[in-house]
This record gives sequence, C-alpha cells and structure tokens, in this order.
Amino acid sequence: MNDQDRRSMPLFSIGTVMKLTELTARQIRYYEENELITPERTSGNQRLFSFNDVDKLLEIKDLLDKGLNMAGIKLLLAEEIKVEKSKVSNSDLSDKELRSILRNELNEAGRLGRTSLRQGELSRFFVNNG
Amino acid sequence: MNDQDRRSMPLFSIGTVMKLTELTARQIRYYEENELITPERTSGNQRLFSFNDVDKLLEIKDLLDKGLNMAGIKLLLAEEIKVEKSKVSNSDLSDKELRSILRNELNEAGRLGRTSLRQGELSRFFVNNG
DNA sequence: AATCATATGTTAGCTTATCTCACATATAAT
DNA sequence: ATTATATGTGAGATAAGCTAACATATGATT
Repeated sequence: MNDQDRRSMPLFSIGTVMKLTELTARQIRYYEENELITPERTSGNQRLFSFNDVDKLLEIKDLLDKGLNMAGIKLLLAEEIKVEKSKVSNSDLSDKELRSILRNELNEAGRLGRTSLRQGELSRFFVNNG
Repeated sequence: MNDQDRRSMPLFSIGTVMKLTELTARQIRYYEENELITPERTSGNQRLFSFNDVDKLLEIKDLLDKGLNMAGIKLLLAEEIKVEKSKVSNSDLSDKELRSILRNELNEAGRLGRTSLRQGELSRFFVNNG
C-alpha cells in the first residue's frame, strides 16, 4: 500500500470532517453537490472521507475566503491535480500546465491560517512529504 | 501540533476501525472493557478512535494469535509505552526497562501478517517514523 | 431599486450506525 | 465436570447521518 492509497482511503465520517475542517455538514454536502469532492459511501449510504478529501476541503475554505466561487474552485482543484501528476511524470510541461503551476503558486502565496487545521498541515500525517 | 498529538487525535468511528483491523465491534469493545485501549467518545457517547488506538488493536490481534490473554497483553502494552518513553528521555535504563525491551524485541520477532493492515504498517501514515 | 444567483441555515422525516446489557457458547484451564 | 475467557448474538434505545425542501443573507445584474 503506497502513500497515495493511504491518502485516498475512506476513513472519516462527516462528523469528524466537520471538526477537522470547521465546516458545517451543509457546506461539505454542498461542495460535493458541486463535485469539488467525491467521498465514498458506506453500504448504508453514509459518506466516508479520505485525507485527500479533507485536504481539498481545507483548500476550498481558503479559496472561498479569497472570493472564488464553486466553478473557479473546481477548475483550480482540477489543475492542481494535473500539476501533481506532472510532478510524478516529471518532464516537459505544456503551456497550460505552466500557467496552472503559476496559479498554484499564487494560490500558495497568501495563506490566512484561521482554520484549526491549517491548510497543508494535513500532509504531515504522511511520510514522503514536505 | 506534533506527531504524538496527531497519533492520539480521536478520528475514527468503530465502523472504520472494524474495517482497518478486521476485528468485530464486540472484540473492540471487549478490549476497551479490559482497558487495553481507552478511545474517546463523542458528546453522544459514541467511540472515536485514534491512530494509536488502531495500532494497539493491530498489536492486540497479533498477541492474541500468539496465545496471550488480556492480562498479558495489558502488561506488554504498558511496558511498550515505558520503552517508548525511555527512548525519548534516551538514557540509563533500569533492569526492568531492559527486560521490557527484550520482551519488546521478542514481540517484534515473529509477525504473522494476516491482517489487512499489517501491524506496524499504520505508522506509515506518519512522518518521523521507520 | 428590483431581481437574480450563490452559498449557507434550518427543519422534517427517515435510515444507518452505534450504544449498553443480557444471555449463549466454544475453547482452554483447573 | 466445572470454571474462566473470549466472542457471538439479539433487543431496545439513542446518536449520527441522509435527502429534500424551504428560508435567507450577500453580492451581482439589469
């Protein structure tokens, strides 16, 4: 089992995620409705969130604070995943990917840090991470 | 927030822990009854387990397989915590601690590895861990 | 200013998950 | 044969989560 497997394991109930992110259940479900996250479900249809999901939710919080809307956040998250993949297959980046990285860095720039678990801090649960 | 804080954060429902450890709810509650673990509770009295708890449960499984009973496991877990602490305040070990370390190593020796999450594997969720 | 869209609050009714407690039982120890 | 230990099982109760609908604050659009 590798790191990415662990990151995407369905582990947390919505109650736990509410505490970790300081979001309401309504907010979390709304973001799912807008396909910003797609948590697993138990056999009884209850949501089960992964570390990845929680990390995304923390980022969504940040981006909302900065004035982005669902559509914008969705795009940004999608591009971040691309950047992540381009890091793995570390090589020639397309123009679009480069722009994406720029936006990514821009995004990293002005963290506010008002959440109980600051965005990015969750990565400390894992090995091989800075 | 340091590593030990993260390890002891109450995160998982009993359902998740059942999947992670392949133990039944009955077993998990029984081990708590015998004070091998002491999970937190929600305001509504439902159990919330930490990484530490899950790690202990995996170890309990191993030890049961090896024929230990509750009392024996309780002692062993208690001594392991002492060893852990003695590693932190790295210094002169008492005879008892030394014996404890021996038992610890003996324990580490013959892992069976039949659980979905092998004992010890959980530590990979964390940084600063080998 | 009036209207509309977006994000979130709130409530209702329902289902799933978990709780404790009690009793049953297989296996091992005495 | 009896006892102790670890686990199964079931009942009845409560907590936590689900969807769906309606309410509302804020900001954008006309």
